[in-house]
Amino acid sequence: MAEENQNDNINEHERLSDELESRRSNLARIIEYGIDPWGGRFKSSATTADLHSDYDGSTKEQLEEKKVSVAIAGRLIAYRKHGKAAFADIIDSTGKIQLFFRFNELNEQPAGDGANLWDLLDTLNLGDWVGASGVLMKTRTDELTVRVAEWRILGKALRPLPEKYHGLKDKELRYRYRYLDLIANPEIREVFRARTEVIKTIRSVLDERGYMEVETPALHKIAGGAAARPFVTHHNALDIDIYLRISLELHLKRLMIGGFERVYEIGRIFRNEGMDRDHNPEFTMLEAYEAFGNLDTMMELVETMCRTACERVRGETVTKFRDHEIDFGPAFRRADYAELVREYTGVDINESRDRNTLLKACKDKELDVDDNATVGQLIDELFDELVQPDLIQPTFVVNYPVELSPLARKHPEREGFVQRFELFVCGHEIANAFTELNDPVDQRARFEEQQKMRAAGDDEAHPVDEDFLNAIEHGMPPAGGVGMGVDRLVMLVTGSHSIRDVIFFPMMR
RNA sequence: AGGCCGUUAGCUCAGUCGGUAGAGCACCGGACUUUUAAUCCGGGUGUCGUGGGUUCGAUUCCCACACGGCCUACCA
Repeated sequence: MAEENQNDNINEHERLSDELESRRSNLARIIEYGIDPWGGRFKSSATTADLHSDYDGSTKEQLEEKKVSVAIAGRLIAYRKHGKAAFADIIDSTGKIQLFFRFNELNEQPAGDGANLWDLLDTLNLGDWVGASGVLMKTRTDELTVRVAEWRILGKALRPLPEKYHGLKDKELRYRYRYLDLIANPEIREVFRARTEVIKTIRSVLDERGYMEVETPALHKIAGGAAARPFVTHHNALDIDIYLRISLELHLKRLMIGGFERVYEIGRIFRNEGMDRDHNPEFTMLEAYEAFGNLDTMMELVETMCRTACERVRGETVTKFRDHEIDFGPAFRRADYAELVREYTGVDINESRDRNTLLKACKDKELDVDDNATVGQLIDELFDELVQPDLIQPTFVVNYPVELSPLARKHPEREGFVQRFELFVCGHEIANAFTELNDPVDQRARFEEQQKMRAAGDDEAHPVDEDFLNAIEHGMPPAGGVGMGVDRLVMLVTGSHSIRDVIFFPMMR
C-alpha cells in the first residue's frame, strides 16, 4: 500500500505535460533522422539589425533583381504555417526578422535519413534555435524576409517560452529566471545594454586620464575601507575566518604606495545588510585614486563620468528618475555639509558638537535615535533624515565631520572637518570622495578613535588595520580618491525603479 | 522587523456567496503556397503555494507557515 502510493507519487511528479512530451517527441524524431538537434558552428552573414538597416529601404523589385544571399541564426519566436507555405519570426541579439518557407523549394532537399527540409519544419517548437540561408525578399506588406533555401536546427528547446503577447510579468519569475525575462521583455535588454555602456564610459574616462585598471583581492583578513557588516567565510587550509570585501579602498591605496599613481578598480562589493529597492547584498563599485590629486580633481572626474554616461545612454544629459527630472548637464551644485545641517536643523556644528544639543535636535525633529549615540552618529542622523532626501539635482556635499570619515584628510582650516564630498542625486548617495589621508600618524590615531567607537558598541566602526598602517608608513603620495556606486548610476540613467532591475541576477531567497 | 497585496494550466489572467475550475496565448489533430497577436474546425493539459482546522464536503471560510511584490523601518 505504502509502496504503491510512493510509486504513484513518483509517476505524478515525473509525468510531463502534453507540451513537454511533444517537444521531447520532436527531439526524438530529429535524432531518428540522424540529425544533431544541438547544432554546431553556423556562420551568419549578418545580424538581423544589419539586414534591416541595409535592405529595409530596398523595394520588392530591387531585391528580386539583386538576389541578396544571406545566412542568419536566431531563436524561433513565432511560426505561422499555411498549408504549403510557412512564416517564422526569429530573433537574435539585435532584433527580429521573418523567414519564409515554401514547400516547392524545400520538399526535395533531403534532411537526414528519410526526411526533407519541409517535413523537418514539423519538428520545430517555439524557442528553438535555427539557422537559415536564402535570399532576401519583400512580402506583399513590404516586410523584409528571408526566402529560405536551406535551414538547420541549431538547438532544441524542451520547455516553452513565456506567453508571446503579455510577456513575463511576474516579478519573481523575471528576477529568478532572468533569461526568460530577457527573451520575453525586449525593453529589459536595453537596460542591461545601458549598464554595459555606463561601465564602458567609466573605463574610457579613466583610461583617457592615464589611470590603470587593476584587480585586488575580494577575500580580506580585515574588512575595511567602509562602515558595513561583512560576509564571513572560512579558509579551510589556513583555518581562519576571512571576509568578503566591503570596499576596494585599502588595497588600491597600497598600490599607490607601490608607485602606481593612478589606479582604479570596478569590482564587486559585498555587504551583509538589508535588501530593498536601493540595496543588493552584492553590488558594483568603482574606486579610483589619483596621486597628487585632491577633492577638486575627484569632483571633475565624477561630474564627467556621470554626464558622459547619461549622454551616451540617453543621448542627452537629462534623465527621469522616480518622478524627478535630473540634469547632469550644468556644473553640479556644491554645498557645505555644516551649512546644510544648520539650514535644515538650526544646529551649527561649526560652533559646537555638544552631544546633548545634537540629541535634543534629533528628538525635536522626532528622529528615532539611541540615547547613547555618538556625536558622529547624531550628526549623521540629522543629515541623513533631514537634508539628504531634499538633495534632488546632482549636489556635491563637501567638508564632512571628522567623526564620520576615518580615511579622509583633515580640513586645513576648519577644526573637526575633513576634505570629503559625497554626491547626492534624488536623495541618493552616488559617490563618496576624499582628499586621502596619507599621514600614517594621523591614520593610526583615527583608527584608534574608531576602535573606541567600536568598543562603545558601534559594530560598523573601522577596525585597526596594522598591515595597512605599515603600508602607509612607507610613504603614500597625497591623493584624491573616489568611490562610486555603479548600480545606482545605472538606475539613474535608465530610470530604473529598483536596483534589481539593473542587476542581471539579484539576490533572491 | 511591521503594514498591505498576491500565489489557480507552460505564460497572462478569470472564477467558485463551500459541491475538486475556464478563457486567450502556447501545445496536440485537421484545412489552407505572402502570413505577421494569421485564420477556420476539433481537443483543457490542473497537487487551485504548503500544513492544519471547521464541514457530509474546502481551491473557496478560519489559523499557521513558505515564497514573492509594493510600502515603511533597518542598513553610511
